[in-house]
Amino acid sequence: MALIAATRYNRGFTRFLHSPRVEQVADIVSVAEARRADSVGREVVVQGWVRTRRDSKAGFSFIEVNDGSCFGNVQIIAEAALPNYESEIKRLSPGCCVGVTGLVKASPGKGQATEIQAAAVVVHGLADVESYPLQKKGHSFEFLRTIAHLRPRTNTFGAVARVRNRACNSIHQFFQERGFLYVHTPIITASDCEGAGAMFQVTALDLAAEAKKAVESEKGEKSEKGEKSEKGPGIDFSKDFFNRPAYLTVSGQLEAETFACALGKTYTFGPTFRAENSNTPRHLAEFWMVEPEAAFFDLWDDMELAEGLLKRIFRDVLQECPEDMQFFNRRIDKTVIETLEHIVESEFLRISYSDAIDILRKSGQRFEFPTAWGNDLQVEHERFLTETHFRRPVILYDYPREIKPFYMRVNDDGRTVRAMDVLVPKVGEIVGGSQREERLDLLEQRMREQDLDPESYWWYLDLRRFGTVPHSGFGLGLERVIQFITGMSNIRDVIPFPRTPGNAEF
RNA sequence: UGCGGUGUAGCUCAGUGGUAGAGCAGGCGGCUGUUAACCGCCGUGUCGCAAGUUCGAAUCUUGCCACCGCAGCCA
Repeated sequence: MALIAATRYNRGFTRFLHSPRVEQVADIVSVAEARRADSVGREVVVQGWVRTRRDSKAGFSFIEVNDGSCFGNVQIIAEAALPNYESEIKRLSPGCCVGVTGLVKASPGKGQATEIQAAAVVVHGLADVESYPLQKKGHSFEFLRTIAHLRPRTNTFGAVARVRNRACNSIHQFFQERGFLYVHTPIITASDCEGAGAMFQVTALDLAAEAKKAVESEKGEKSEKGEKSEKGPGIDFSKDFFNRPAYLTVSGQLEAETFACALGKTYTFGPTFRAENSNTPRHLAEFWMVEPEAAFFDLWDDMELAEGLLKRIFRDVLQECPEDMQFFNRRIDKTVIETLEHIVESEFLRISYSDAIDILRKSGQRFEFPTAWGNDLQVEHERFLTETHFRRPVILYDYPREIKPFYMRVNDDGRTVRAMDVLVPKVGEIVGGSQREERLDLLEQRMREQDLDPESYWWYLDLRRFGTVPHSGFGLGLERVIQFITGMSNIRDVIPFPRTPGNAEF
């Protein structure tokens, strides 16, 4: 293995072959591996990007290299005797890319277990120190958003990326271990009425040409009638790619239900799009959502599933990303580790919407919005419950039917539906779910209540028409989970390339 | 989208009617098994854009743009 690795490396970078000092076989290892004390004595190659360089006039330089494999850097000792010391090594600055061959030694300095005594340093790419935007100092997140292509090279964004990766891994493991089937629901949907907010329209039509046509025909009408026509000619979407208007999905739920009503336990995990003009630290136009949907699950099973999933993610991240979490706890939010540890060990509180209203009314707290039964809870109410009153995640359930979508199951009281929201401190709603209405007549009635045409949901209603089944599901916003874990206050900083109104540069 | 705030050097910010400032980054020198190294010296500008008030505007007024925060929509 070692031999293969070194050979491959040499073939890739011919300059190495000409270096007489690099004849010994070296393993290509990650910075994470090179930093481990048990690597002392190994001849290795590490490859990554320079974070900082410090020179000692005693005749050598310290170079800190990071490759994203872990939070920490590996310290390279580069002696002045290296052939490219003056020409290249002394020009290394943050952002430069290097490959280093050398011996891992125990570090005499504080702050790291090991360091690499360089036998050769190959410079793959310099980064001009005058024009490279990242400096050896803290940058504001606002500034880093303007250089989203470079921000993965910072401590914070590297840590976010690793935590996000770990969380996604946990999500799949959690469901797979419980026998849930991973279903890919469509990104493009032709149903013009999913009902979860404004949608992005998808078209293969040449809109510029359509607009021109529209203007011309309007002119024609004008000259004929001598006045502007009230109604433009519009666009004929029956001539569009799908022979009808199409959109980017706002939820995979309805499609996931079709698989749950055949295969039992399912989940989807993919991007979701909302064209809402939302400008907040917890909204994105493109975000990732996990949506389990399970047959024979009632609302209580659904809550248990959501709680179990969240706890599993938190536990795994604490265990598998300790360096990253310590960083977040030190520099971003001094309570994140304690909060997550506490949550993993405690039960999520479950209270009904009606009881929550009672608590809010009796709290003596002044709210901007009234807390009357039937009103939706405002952010200030949710924050009071999770941050002030209970100080932990709360699952609210049985909401008034008027404020929830048609597909939620109506309770026997007739005035509430089997909805549940998981609320967490700071981030707010992190999960929204429900037991679905499995009774055909009631579902149709609910559609009409909300001015939806049952005809256009014919395939969804077929699930109730043929072998209907009690079932439940929820949606979990991945970015909000990452926000909660890391303490990052803006959702734009927990997704690699945030899409928000007016922002899609990268 | 509504309300509020901010916009000054590469970055972070001070400057509230009278010639544009600091720290960091950068350059030069010194020191050092260093670790956001340290010490000394040096340079840095359409003061977001446009109009207006004024003898004079970074500073006051109006409009626009961008960003941030709060709220709504939600995950």
